[in-house]
Amino acid sequence: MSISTRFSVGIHILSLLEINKEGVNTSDFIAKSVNTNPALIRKITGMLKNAGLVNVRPGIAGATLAKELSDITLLDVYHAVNIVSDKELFGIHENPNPACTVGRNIQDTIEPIFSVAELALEKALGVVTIEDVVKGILEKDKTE
Amino acid sequence: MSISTRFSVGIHILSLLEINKEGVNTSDFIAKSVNTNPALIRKITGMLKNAGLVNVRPGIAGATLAKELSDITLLDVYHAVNIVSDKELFGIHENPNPACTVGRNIQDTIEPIFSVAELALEKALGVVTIEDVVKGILEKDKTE
DNA sequence: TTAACATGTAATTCAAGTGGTTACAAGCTA
DNA sequence: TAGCTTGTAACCACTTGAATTACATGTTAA
Repeated sequence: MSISTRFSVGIHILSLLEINKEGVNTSDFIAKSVNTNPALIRKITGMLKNAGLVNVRPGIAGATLAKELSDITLLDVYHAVNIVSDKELFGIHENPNPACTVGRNIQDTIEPIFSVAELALEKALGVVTIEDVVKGILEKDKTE
Repeated sequence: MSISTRFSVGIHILSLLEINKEGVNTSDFIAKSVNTNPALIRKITGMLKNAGLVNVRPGIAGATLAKELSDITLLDVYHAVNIVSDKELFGIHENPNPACTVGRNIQDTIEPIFSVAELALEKALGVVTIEDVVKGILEKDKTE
């Protein structure tokens, strides 16, 4: 299966907070832009808050960015909204047969390989910031 | 969620075919090493067959490698057992609001970014072969 | 020509994750 | 206090994964 759309929605939210920073970004307003419902937005916004990426408080309308645009990488967002912890991108079959040479050593052999691949993915996400995304959005909007 | 364990099981199967190449690798035998059931092994073996990685025929006991060990990369296995096609590692939220600057451009903006990340992952898998894995398994087995 | 065994595959079950939705408690402000 | 907000919990429908069962099909050897 794919990586949850929470990731792309999280990026959407952060970009919107910047582009609409003059306005009040309630969960209802954000939900209309994303085209989903406010409860889901509040859930994801809560995750972004836990990661220190946004400011949002009960009763007070609107979320705001908690860090500089250029200080938020997609990797930050990825970690913020991904419930699964690190080193779990690849599912490894459990309990192979220890009586078999392959079964006995397969896990220890492929885990570091999977780690390298996962780190390559994360590195690629780590070099892109929300600022880059916002620039991309504004750039595309101009040329259309 | 994670990438299916079919991937690690596929690697397991191919490694076993090499290490036990003197024996007859029936789905039942392989299932015992992986610690699952023969039907699942046959399903995955079928995928590996469709990708041209193994030889296996109805009625004839045992699967064999269809290519040189060093000619099979983990990326080949990844593609063989992954039902989802390329460019689908990251789920992108559908139908954002076209009346919003962000909604109108977010998809086109992040898709190429996701592609770069996905390609980084695939590149990391592409440089490791089953031969490397087999060597790793035998190496680890020696030192324990 | 069967009997025994292998693969191929469909169908079923169970569990887990995802996203959508409703509902409501708790907090804030005019 | 009224009316808004956020924070959550509780469902639901849907999809996928993996395990399992069952059986049709193919092969081989007695």
